[in-house]
Parts: sequence; C-alpha cells; structure tokens
Amino acid sequence: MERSVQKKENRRVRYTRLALRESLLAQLQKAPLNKITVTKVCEMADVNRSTFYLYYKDVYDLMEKIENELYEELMELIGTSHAVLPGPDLLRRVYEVIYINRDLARVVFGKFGDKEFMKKVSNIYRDQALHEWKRVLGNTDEATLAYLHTFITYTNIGVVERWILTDFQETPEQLAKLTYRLLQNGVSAFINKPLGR
Amino acid sequence: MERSVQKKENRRVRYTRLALRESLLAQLQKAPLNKITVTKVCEMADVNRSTFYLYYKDVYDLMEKIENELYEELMELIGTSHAVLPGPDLLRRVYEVIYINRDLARVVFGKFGDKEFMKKVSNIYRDQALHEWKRVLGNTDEATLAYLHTFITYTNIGVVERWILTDFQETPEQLAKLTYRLLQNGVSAFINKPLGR
DNA sequence: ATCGTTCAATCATCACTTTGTTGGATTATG
DNA sequence: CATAATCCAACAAAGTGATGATTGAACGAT
Repeated sequence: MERSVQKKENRRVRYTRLALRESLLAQLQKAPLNKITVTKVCEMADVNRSTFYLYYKDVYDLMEKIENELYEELMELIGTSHAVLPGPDLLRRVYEVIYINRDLARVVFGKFGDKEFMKKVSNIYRDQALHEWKRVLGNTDEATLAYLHTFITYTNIGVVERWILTDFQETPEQLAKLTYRLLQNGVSAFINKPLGR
Repeated sequence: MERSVQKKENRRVRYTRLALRESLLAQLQKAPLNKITVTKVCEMADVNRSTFYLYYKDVYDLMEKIENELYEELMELIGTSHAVLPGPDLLRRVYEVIYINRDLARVVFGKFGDKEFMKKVSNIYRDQALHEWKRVLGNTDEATLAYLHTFITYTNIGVVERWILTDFQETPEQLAKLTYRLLQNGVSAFINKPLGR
C-alpha cells in the first residue's frame, strides 16, 4: 500500500483543493475566466480567500493547474510516439482520454476555455516526431517542417474542438479515422512539393 | 463627399480613441490582457478614466473594438467569395491585408492575443461557401461538412499564426500557395470518402 | 483509547487598489 | 458663441495581497 506519488495530503487539503476546483469549473459554465474573481470562487467553495492564495496565484493559475492534470494524462500517452504522423491508434487513445474526461474537456475547450491549452497538448508530438519527419521527407528545410507541424497541430485542434462542441457525436474510433485521413492527405502535399521559399 | 459611415467625429474624439488604443496595444507587448487595468491604460494615454468609460465598457471591450477594425477590412475581401475553397488569389489578398497591418496583427495574434479572433475571421467563409460545398461534394451529411469547415478554418489559422510568429518570412503570395496546397489535399480526403458515421 | 503537543492548514482582518458612476467645472470645435 | 467632449474629484462597492491569530489532524506517551 504505497502509491508513492500520492503524498499523504491531508483530507482537509484535498477537500479545499477540490472545492476550489469544482467552484471554478462550475462558474466557467456561465462566464469567461476573465469575469471570474478569486472572491467569488472562494465564496461558492466556502473557502477562505487567504487559503486560496496559499495554493494559487489567481484564477488563471488555478485553471492552469486543472488543465495540467489532463495534460499529464495525455502526455503519458503521446510522449512515447515516434512516427511521422500520430497513427490512428494513438489518436484513438488520446480521444478516449478526452472522452472519459469529457466534463472537464467541455469546459477547458468550450466557449470560455483556454485556446492555448490544446496547442500545448499537440506540441507534445513535435519533439518526438521531428527527426522522423526529416528522415521521411529528406532534407526538407526548417520552414517547411515548421508548417508541417503547424498543420498537424491545428488539424487536430480543429477536429477535437468541433467534436466537443457537437457533444461527442462520433466515437473516438471514428474521429481518429477522420483525423488520420486529413493528416495523411495534407502531409502528402509536403512530400510531393516542399515549400521551396 | 459623403463617406456615410465616417460620421463627423471630432478631432478630439478621434485623438482620445487613438490614444487609448495605442496605450492598450503598447501594454499588450509586455503583459496579457487580463493584467492590464483601465486605470493604467488611461494613465499612459493621458486620458481621464471617466472618458474611457464613455467609450468602452472595459479593456476587453476596447480590445474587441480594435480587432473589429481589422475584421471589417478582411470581411470586405472575403465576404464576396463563393468557392468551395478560398482560392490562392483570395488567400493572397487576405494575407496582404494582414501583412499591411502587421504591427496590429502581431499583437492580436501574438502571445497575448485573442485566439478566438482568427476563428471569427475564418468563419466568414462558412456561410458563403456552404451551399457550394454541397454542390461539389454531393449529398454529404452535415457532420462531414462541419468537419470540412473546421479543417479549412484551422489550417488557415495555423498557417497565419506561424507566419506571424516567425516574423513574416514568406511573402503573402508564397503563403497563399502553401495554404492552398494544404487545403486542396485535405479536402480531397472528404471528396473521396465521406465520413459515413 | 485518551490525552497533550506540535505544526500545517485555515481563517479574520488589515491597508491598499481598482472599478463604475455621478455632478459640475473646463476646454476645444464647428 | 453654443455645445459637445473632456476633465476633475469624490463616492461606495468590490477585489486584492499580506498579516498574525486560530483551528484541527497526526502522533507519541501514558
């Protein structure tokens, strides 16, 4: 019985953190982050404001911490991939994690969510895949590679955002296939004719 | 001589608006919008705070107004297009507008910029092109069309963001070609095999 | 178990800044 | 000159950080 990472955080501490977290997420359903004050979050959470500052710098900091939990989970999945493109299998697993956390995802990626976050997630690929790209695409110049990465990232972001927006109509499996097809076709544009500035 | 929209704004009014606008943009170079207060904007602009509230609700409102100027300009270009894809020619003209306004664009799309804005711009296509898509793609279901639109939007966003981030290395012409190639190839994925949920 | 003891976690209160709003004085424009 | 635009200053209300005091969970001794 020794989940090493799990620290022996006080029941108090865990409750406080959870209360603040839930309060923020609840309020994000009604208002954008910039309209949500530390005071209001603490009121709803029934936690003293000074306690809030003990853990977080401001509401943005709190939001970041919440996001990071999802991020870490996705990181573990993606971090091991070394392909040119995220394969349909990896995509499916990523989408499954998002689906499982869909209550959180709706808020994080939703109308009032942080648009930067998804980009950060997609960037996990970058370093993993960079040298693999070079191998396949030959001596393509840096600028082309950069646009390739951008293309992969944003196709992913767009698909996922719409998926969430339309309330997860497709299965992770179906969405993975769709994304992969988009990526394959887009990338072929690079392979056949590099940017050649 | 009757530019109907142009109202007969006072020289004073125009100056006040400009001062506030420049002040905000200046501060956005150093801090995100949520750290910028009305008070500070007015100080730097040397405009009384009550005057600020005469024109804008808060800093977010001011930012929105600034963005809308760029938006209107792009709107005029894009609003007349009816093709399945934004053609290389239209893309070039759009990129040229962005290039001309690159000082503003850097801030709007930059590190502390509003990520929603670009999406809004890209959405101008949507309504224009929707029925054209149906014509070309046959009786494709709504979901597939939605993803098609998302794909077009985000490819565009990604390319432009990177373009700005890397300080406008390519010419609008070159960038238009690149984007068009990406879009063409991606869309072909839809044409050949619709989503078929 | 029950009791202290200890120390982290939480709270109550402070001084300060920002926010909207208002009424009236001042200034610039047409 | 008339008046629209701006400034001034004063206000209550709200939000912010930081302080030192208070509480309660964990633990060893009884």
